[in-house]
This record gives sequence, structure tokens and C-alpha cells, in this order.
Amino acid sequence: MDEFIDNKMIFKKYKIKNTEQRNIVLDILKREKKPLTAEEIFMKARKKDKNINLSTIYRTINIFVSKGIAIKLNIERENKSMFQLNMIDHQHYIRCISCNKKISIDICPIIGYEYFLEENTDFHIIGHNLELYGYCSKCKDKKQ
Amino acid sequence: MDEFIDNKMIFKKYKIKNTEQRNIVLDILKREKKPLTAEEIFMKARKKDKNINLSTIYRTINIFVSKGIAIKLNIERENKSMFQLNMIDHQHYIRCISCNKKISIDICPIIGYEYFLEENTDFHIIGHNLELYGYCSKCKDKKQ
DNA sequence: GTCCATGCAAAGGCTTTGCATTATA
DNA sequence: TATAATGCAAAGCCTTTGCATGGAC
Repeated sequence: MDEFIDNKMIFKKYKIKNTEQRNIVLDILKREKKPLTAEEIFMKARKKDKNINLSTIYRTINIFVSKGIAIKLNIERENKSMFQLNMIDHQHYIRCISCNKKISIDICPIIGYEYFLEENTDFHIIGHNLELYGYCSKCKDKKQ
Repeated sequence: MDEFIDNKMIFKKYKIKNTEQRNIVLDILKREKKPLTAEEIFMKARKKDKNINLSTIYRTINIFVSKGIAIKLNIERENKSMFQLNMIDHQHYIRCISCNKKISIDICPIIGYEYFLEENTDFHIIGHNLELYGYCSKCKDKKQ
């Protein structure tokens, strides 16, 4: 399991046990660029470990979020959460609230603001959620 | 029901029927500055109309969100949504992911960015969700 | 060996939906 | 009067939890 080598350091850093299931979830989050639902992570994890359980996925991502390894995004129209690694080079989206189409935007207007807040509040900020939404060109026209 | 006068115009504008229940929900959203859960809206609505049903609250806020009258905020740690009017002078928060304490921040770093995106994409943007999170001073110290 | 993580099954909690009734335009 | 909204009850779905077992340190 050579691919797990630097995972080991992450688990050490955050003082959580290095288990096979956590390695699998972390690898999935590393590999994917887009946010994933717990169910999607579960499906991908099943390919590596046929016995892995959905509750383990939830427990794992909850731990990752509490440590700041991952972030929880509740940005979907559906009532479920999405998760992705808490990286510097994350992405934001504009979502059409009519057809659900999403386009990604290249600039994060928050990153700089986080540094400002870090200096001007006593919070240690580890991440943010941002979603912009509206109507895409097609649905905008359809409304007339 | 004089207080419903300008609600009437809103319902007309968005082409939805002017019902007593929708007036009650809209008034609650107008009165409150902070985001509310469906349950909280329901509790407040019950004081005006003892028979109003939770499913009506959900249907009402879902319509409001689809029209851009209100926005849906999935910013809570709990897995439930919050709702507030889609106003210009909204507020954002930094939330402590350990104790859930929130402090409000005065500047919205997104508003200006929305205008930029409105001009540089073909989306008509009607709102955004932003939450910043981290650890407050107390929980930051506790971690060591 | 101790303590934590996992699998399984069940429960919990938020939200949506079908249908008969009621209210709006 | 035709159409849409509501109340009620039930279902749906995402997520968490209790407990016995298994695995990491």
C-alpha cells in the first residue's frame, strides 16, 4: 500500500488512527477534484473494499471535517452534504436554481478575506463554503 | 390585514397566489434579521394561525427560494437548512466548528463579485451562500 | 492488552409527497 | 368555476447511533 505513505503523516499530524478505511476515503478525496456526497464516496470506496460500510464513510468524513482535513459543503439543492479536501486551490460554482446546471468560477474571492479575518478576529479560520446561484441563460429566457 | 399590503405586490410580481399562510411566512422572514429553520418559522407562524402545517411552511419557503424571494442557507452544522429573505443587507458569520459559537462579520466580500460575474457570465445571479468556519479562541486553546 | 474504529442494523430527524378539502383569482 | 394551495398523514431519504466484533498502537 505504497499510496498510503503520506496519508500516514496526515493521520499522525491530526492524531487519529491509521486505518485502511480512512486511507481509502482520503485517497478518494485526493483523487477527485469536485465535491462528493457520502454516497458517492461510499460507491468508490466499495471498489477497494467490498465490506466497507456507509456508516464508516460518515464517521470518517466527520472526523476529517472536524480536523480540517476536509470541508463539508451544503451547497446542493438536494438536502445532502458534499465533501472535499480542504485545499488551497479549491473551486466555487454558480448554480442554476432552475435546471441545476453548474459552471465553475476561477477566482475565489474569499481566500484573501480569510487572512484579513484571521488577523482581525480571534478565530482560527480553517475554511469556508461559498455558493453563488441564479438562473443560467436558458432558464433566464424561459422565464419570460 | 394592513401589514400584508406590500406582500401583495411581491406575490403579484412573482405570479404566485396571495394566501394567508404565505403572508404569515413572508412577514416572519421580513421581521427577523437572522436565518431561521423551517421549524422556527413554523413555531412563529403557529402564533398567527393555529392550524398552519409544517408542510405548508416547507412548500412556501421552497417557492420563495425558487423565485429568489428568500435564500436557502445550508450553513449549519446540523443537517437542516435555514432560510432568510434575499436582501441586499444580509450578514455572514464565522462559526466555531467545535462549540458552534458564531460571530457576525460586517463586510460581505461577495456582493461586488456578483456584479463582476453578472457581466462576465451569462448567469443572472440572485444570491449567494457564504459561511466561514474555524475554531474560536476558547476552542483553539483547548486543542493544545 | 487497551482503546479506538468498524460493520451491521435500527433509529432519528429533516423534508417531501399523495390525496381529499379548501381557498384564490 | 377552474385551478392552485393547504392540512393531514405517511413515506422518503440522509445521517447518526448502540452494540458486538475486530484492528491499531
